Amino acid sequence: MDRENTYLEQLNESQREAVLYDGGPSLVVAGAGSGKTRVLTYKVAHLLQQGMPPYHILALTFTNKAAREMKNRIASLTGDNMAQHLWMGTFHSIFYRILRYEAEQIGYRSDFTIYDTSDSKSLIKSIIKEMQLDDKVYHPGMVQNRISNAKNALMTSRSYAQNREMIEHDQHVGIPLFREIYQRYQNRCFQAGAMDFDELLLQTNILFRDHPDVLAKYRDKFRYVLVDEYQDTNFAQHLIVTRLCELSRRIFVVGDDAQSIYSFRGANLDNMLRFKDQYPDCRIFKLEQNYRSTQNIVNAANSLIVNNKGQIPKTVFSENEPGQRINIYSSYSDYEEGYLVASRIMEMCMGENGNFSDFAILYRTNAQSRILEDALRKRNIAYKVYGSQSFYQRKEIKDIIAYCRVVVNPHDEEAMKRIINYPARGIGETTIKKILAATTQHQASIWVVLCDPHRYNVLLNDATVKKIEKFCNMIKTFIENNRMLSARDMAESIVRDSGMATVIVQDGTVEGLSRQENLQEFLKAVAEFCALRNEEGSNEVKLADFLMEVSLMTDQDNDKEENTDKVTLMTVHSAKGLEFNNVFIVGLEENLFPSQMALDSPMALEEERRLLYVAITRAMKYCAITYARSRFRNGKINACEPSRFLSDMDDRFLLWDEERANIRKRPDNLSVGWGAPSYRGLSPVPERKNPLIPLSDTYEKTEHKQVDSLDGLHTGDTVYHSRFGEGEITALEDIEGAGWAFVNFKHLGQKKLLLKYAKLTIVKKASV
DNA sequence: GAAGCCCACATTTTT
DNA sequence: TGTGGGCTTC
Repeated sequence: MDRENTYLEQLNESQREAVLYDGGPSLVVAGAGSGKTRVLTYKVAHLLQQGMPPYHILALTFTNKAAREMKNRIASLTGDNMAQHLWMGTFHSIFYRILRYEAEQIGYRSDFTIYDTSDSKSLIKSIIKEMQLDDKVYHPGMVQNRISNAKNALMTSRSYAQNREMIEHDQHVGIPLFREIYQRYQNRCFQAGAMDFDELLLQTNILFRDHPDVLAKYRDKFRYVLVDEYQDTNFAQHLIVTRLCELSRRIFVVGDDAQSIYSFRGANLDNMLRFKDQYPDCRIFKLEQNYRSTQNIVNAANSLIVNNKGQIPKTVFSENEPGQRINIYSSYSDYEEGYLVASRIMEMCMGENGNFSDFAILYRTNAQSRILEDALRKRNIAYKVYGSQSFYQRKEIKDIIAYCRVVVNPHDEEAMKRIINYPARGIGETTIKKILAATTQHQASIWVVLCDPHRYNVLLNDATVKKIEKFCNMIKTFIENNRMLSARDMAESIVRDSGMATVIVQDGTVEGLSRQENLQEFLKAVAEFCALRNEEGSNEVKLADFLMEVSLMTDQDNDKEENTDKVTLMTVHSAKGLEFNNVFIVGLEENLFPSQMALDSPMALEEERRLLYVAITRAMKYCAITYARSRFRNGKINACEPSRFLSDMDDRFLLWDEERANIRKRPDNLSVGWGAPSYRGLSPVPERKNPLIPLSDTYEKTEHKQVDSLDGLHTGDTVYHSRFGEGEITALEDIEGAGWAFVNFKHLGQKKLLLKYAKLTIVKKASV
């Protein structure tokens, strides 16, 4: 009891109300930084404290990481090991677990494996090819999206084919055969004993729809259902939750409509907006006090988001210190933007603000990271980029996982294709093609055909048949051994006996070495997984168990170097749910943020706006927003206009200029342009009111003349180029009457420039 | 069957 | 710019 009182004291009034309320469906509308996770955590802890057994509680999150963290927090609140037995995890991992158990009911085998996005894509590509369709018309990415949307809307390939509206639509937009592709895709997945991510949810719905007894069982099992990030659930997820709670009506969902940023993946904000129509007797709790950010940051974010329509009315406020206004910085190019951000971070770190790890740079697209990385590196600022290439996306990791998948489920076509000739064993493309053709023709899985090619009339020469036989025997041995061995031993055996180890060790290149390390890392992860499970009481941890875990993992889930002092670089999407003392949001330009793709749709535009809202509200103490006037994109320089979102925000919370003095004093910041825009959304291009040190101007005013020929230039002179910055001339040359300069740029190294176009200015003459 | 070359291409991505 | 896919070549 004491313990309970202590933790209830840690909540504010509305938080506590939400935690204590037990009268039916609850919706917690939680503004950014208002303690959403806290409420969820305490709610679960409270339920446990009230005597509800943990295995009756289902808590659904959006990431494995969120689930893990919440579990840990609950464990430390309740102080016992009850948290371990909670059903807490992502929709996908929870229902994967349930579907494996109930596989028979829906006609699958319990060893079915998961196709990740690239597996699906690759399958779709091969289907399009098989059907001899034009992949310009049937663009694989588009097809994949469309299948995903259909599944999210619970439309199976069969119901799709029977849906007149869909058929007519497809005919109208010139993809009449889409339904055939979907059908084949579905068959092939089924034959392979594989489900893609969306299929997991679809099949769960089918399971609950067609098997009332099973549904009843899980309704009884899950007496309390909690959902985090409800604004980002799709229809399939929504329906699963609805079904489970229909009788108990003990549903507790938490979300923030202003932070819905995944509609492009089928998330449907309506699930949340219509909660009160769905449950007329529900209670709605609003968490409006933001504990994370300064007043200025909260106010600025609010002034942005009011421009959106269709929200749940709420007033997010902060009682923290007022804080600084949001700095808006403009720069002349993306390059300078990076320089500016790096300089600011350096400057702030030199001051009292301390650690690099207190800083995050957020951008709209991953492609923006490179230039920022360069700038940070030049300043010797340690950084970490999230979300670029995840551990599990690396080739060698995908290879070893593919082996694991084949051992658990040899029918898994995509995994099989991946490894059948890796390491090379002379089973080439032609052979695989023939096998696959037989596969489709006889409606048999790839493994069935491989084991007996002759029976399926695959025409192969004797040598190939031998090779396939040998391969199959290897896999059969693995499968046999897998019955006895633990996941750990099995994984090691696969690496060793498949020949992967040999191939990778032989490769003496740098990449080879890193591959070796990654494989080691993987084996270590398997070992750790086994050890952990053993500690939790499982005596024999099998490969399938590990695979189940790993198939639904992303790189977000394994932060390693957590406590190192590094600046965080990530997309705004992946920053959701995180917080940093100091946040830089870069690239606030039309066509970038908001994205070009969003411009013709008001809905999409609102989502972009929410995205910026998310970005701003990550900041606790300090926030800066930058935009560039020109940006290098798709191989050329584009002129940019500042984002409309800048003019959405109330100027009272922004600081459009100033604070430049300290940076501008630095001698080496010549490549940084400090525009002081008078922009307030009216004029499309901000004018510089006070050109403090705009580059070109500086040089003109300080009597540095532009040079466009060899006259007056000497080796050793220091010159300035508007995009490349400062550099020293290493050589001059006259080629067929045109003057060329070889310049060693400070940041970019050697470049060869045609003087006529390069518009160099002399910064300093060589002192001879 | 692997390496090399050229061309087209280019959001966001908790699962 | 940089990457990935498809094609050609050895």
